[in-house]
Amino acid sequence: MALDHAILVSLLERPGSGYELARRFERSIGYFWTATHQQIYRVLGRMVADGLLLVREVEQQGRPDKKEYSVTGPGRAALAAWLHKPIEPESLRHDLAVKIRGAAFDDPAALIDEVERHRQTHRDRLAHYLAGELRDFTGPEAPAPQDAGQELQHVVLRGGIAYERMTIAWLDDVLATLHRLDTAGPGT
Amino acid sequence: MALDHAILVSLLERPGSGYELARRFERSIGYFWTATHQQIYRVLGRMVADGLLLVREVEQQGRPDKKEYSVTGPGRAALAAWLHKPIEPESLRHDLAVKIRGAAFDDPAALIDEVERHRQTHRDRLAHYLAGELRDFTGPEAPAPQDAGQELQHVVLRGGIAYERMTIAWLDDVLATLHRLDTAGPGT
DNA sequence: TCCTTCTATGCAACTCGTTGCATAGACAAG
DNA sequence: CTTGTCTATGCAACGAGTTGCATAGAAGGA
Repeated sequence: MALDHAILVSLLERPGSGYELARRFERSIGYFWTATHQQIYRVLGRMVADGLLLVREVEQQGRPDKKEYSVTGPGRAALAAWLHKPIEPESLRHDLAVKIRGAAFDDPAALIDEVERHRQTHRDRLAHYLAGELRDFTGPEAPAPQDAGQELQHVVLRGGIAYERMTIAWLDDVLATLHRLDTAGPGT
Repeated sequence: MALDHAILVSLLERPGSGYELARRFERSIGYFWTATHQQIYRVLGRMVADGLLLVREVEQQGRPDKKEYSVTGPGRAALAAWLHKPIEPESLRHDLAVKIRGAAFDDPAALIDEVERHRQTHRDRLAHYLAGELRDFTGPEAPAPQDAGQELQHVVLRGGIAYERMTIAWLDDVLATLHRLDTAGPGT
């Protein structure tokens, strides 16, 4: 049900269409939650049926019409209820860690390229986050009088930055370990 | 399909029953992959049907009989094939981050207890990982001549430790932000 | 004119994962 | 001898999420 709440938060921050939501889930919200457009459209339909959202047809020039969604009173109440209900701390799901342990039963050196590719992806994400932070929060162009919403968006972004930095450092550790095992000889 | 591979790795490290696997998924493997026993039993059944695993009935004293699973040649080959195929870097799924952004539309101070509870969970996990590291890798009782499998298990554990440390530091940041918003006044 | 790209929405089928329930052997405590 | 706990396995139903496919308006380029 967490996608519902992510959609409520995103639409409270700014109403928008399913397509726009899907793009936000590739950007800011996507730092900590992902969803495909199919998933989003289906959930939007259900939430409208449940009275949590309102739809409005919007005609556009130069592009197809869209449906703009916004949060209703009951939608806001549903979000508030969820906010006050404790949730379980997350558990990790990390494919790459499974691969690393699995490498013991194959050639560890064969994983080096894969790990380097992942590290590059995380470097790219970090650069993207840092650019966003400069643009929206810490740069000279950033809006000065930060309200609560901005402060909270910023602290979540700092979490994303910390996560990417930690991951890059760990992947460096992994690479060093794989190189060490490689030069030490596969027969060890 | 990643649960399949996590099971293959775990069974290569040591054959065992569905019940034992379920407990490993609460411990070492569970650092980076979770699964319920129902999920595990279902996948085990499918993997046996596909010829990736072998079952063996084992009689036990003092407890019910069990089925011990081990990896076949095709199972090992399936794991090797997966290891050589690139995978997409993970995307985060973090409920708590959604809550933090959502707090802008509710009372941010009401989240403080929840965040502190999460921080405590992560502190506990960190302590658990550190104890495991001391026991299995860095302590005086740890086996000295580390083979590749041990090195790889250790680097994955170091990843878990780094993740928990990063998360605790971030939650401290979140708490400081929530306190700041609280004393600055909710009307800002 | 056709092809591609971007915006925009959606169905159908499938797999993955969770929740609730059920069974059963062995042992220990009351 | 009943109750509770731990070991051990499993079904049924549901919800969450992915993949593939399909449609369509608008713009720009070959």
